[in-house]
Amino acid sequence: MAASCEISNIFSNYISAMYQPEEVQLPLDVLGCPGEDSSMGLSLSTSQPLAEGTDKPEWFGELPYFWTKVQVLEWISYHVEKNKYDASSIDFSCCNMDGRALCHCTRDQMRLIFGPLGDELYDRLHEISECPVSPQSPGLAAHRVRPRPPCQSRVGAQRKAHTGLGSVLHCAEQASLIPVPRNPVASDELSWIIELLEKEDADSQETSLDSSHLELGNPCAKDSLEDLKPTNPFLATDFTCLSGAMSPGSSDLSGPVMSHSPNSQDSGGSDLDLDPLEAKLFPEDDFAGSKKGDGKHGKRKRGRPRKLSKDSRECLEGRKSKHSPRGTHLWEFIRDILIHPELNEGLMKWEDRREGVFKFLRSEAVAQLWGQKKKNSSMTYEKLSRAMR
DNA sequence: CGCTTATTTCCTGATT
DNA sequence: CAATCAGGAAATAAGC
Repeated sequence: MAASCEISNIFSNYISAMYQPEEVQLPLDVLGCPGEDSSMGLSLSTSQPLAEGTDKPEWFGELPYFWTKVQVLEWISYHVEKNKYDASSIDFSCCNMDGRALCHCTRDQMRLIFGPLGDELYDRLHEISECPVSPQSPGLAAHRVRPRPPCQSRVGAQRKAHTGLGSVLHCAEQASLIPVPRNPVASDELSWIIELLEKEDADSQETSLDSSHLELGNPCAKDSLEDLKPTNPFLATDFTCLSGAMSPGSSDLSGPVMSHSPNSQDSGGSDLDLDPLEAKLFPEDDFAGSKKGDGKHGKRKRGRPRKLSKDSRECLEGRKSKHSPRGTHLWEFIRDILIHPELNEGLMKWEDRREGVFKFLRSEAVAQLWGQKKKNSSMTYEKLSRAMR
């Protein structure tokens, strides 16, 4: 459907626009690494670029020579931002190189590619090369957040209702280099998701909640997994690190990432399988809690007030205790889900990473997760999709 | 405190 | 005709 494509476009544009000022504009081709480095995609950054200071980018502890293309791009992006350099003058078509190639660049070549920033990059590169593992970041390895998501250049969504209905949300976001979420804020989403997933995982093992809802067997999920895992050397650690290092509270990612089912209707189907899932994913805490109005009395819930219904009334009672911290944006939520398919377990998957097309395998579940995250029990895919658009 | 941003919600119209 | 889908517009919390 043409319309659905719009969603993606809007979504992508929105994202790119958001980071336009400081982000580097990369051609899709550069960003979307063909097959191999699935990690290629740059993740959408959250609020702050690289936190200047404490948080070190993931490439930090790695020898430049071994950087992947993604890491190279991140590194470039990092310096672009750090130097407030106008990335528009960089010839990114020449940046599609891995660390090895980068290390072979001469100062002149760097200048050619990066302009005035070339010298800086050249110097930094060689500094790092000489002192591979930064002394200041002993724990870096553990910290690397390795989301090399695909989503960086375009985000698209393809939804397929359980009903078999399918539409594609295609995002034609102009490629824009988006800093990787190595900062705490971004990580929040992940940690949140990870937490939920872990919970779910644990539960499912106990309850033997048939992983059906997780759809691990789902080819799609598999795809994503294979897509990222293998190529991403950090993944294993990353997750651990993420869940450990990231601010826990900030993001509670619930398990299944997104599934796409447009409306609640479509959710009808998902709901069914969702409930149990949710229950597992968001056991006692969030889900249940959010269900009946979380926190925040006094303050109104975000958005246009809903027509009151018995349910809503109940729900509204104790809703929303805290406002969602900055960084918990919808696009980040989606990004994180896509970035870590192995965690979303069948909620969403990339259809065509390069094109920025992704599919909601279980839209309603995703919406529920989003709602949980935002402490809005009434979230539906319909609303989620609207927000995306 | 006003403005902006990012949703959230409702509603309508088009398409399937 | 019903279901699905997309977009407009209003409303609001949160951030600046």
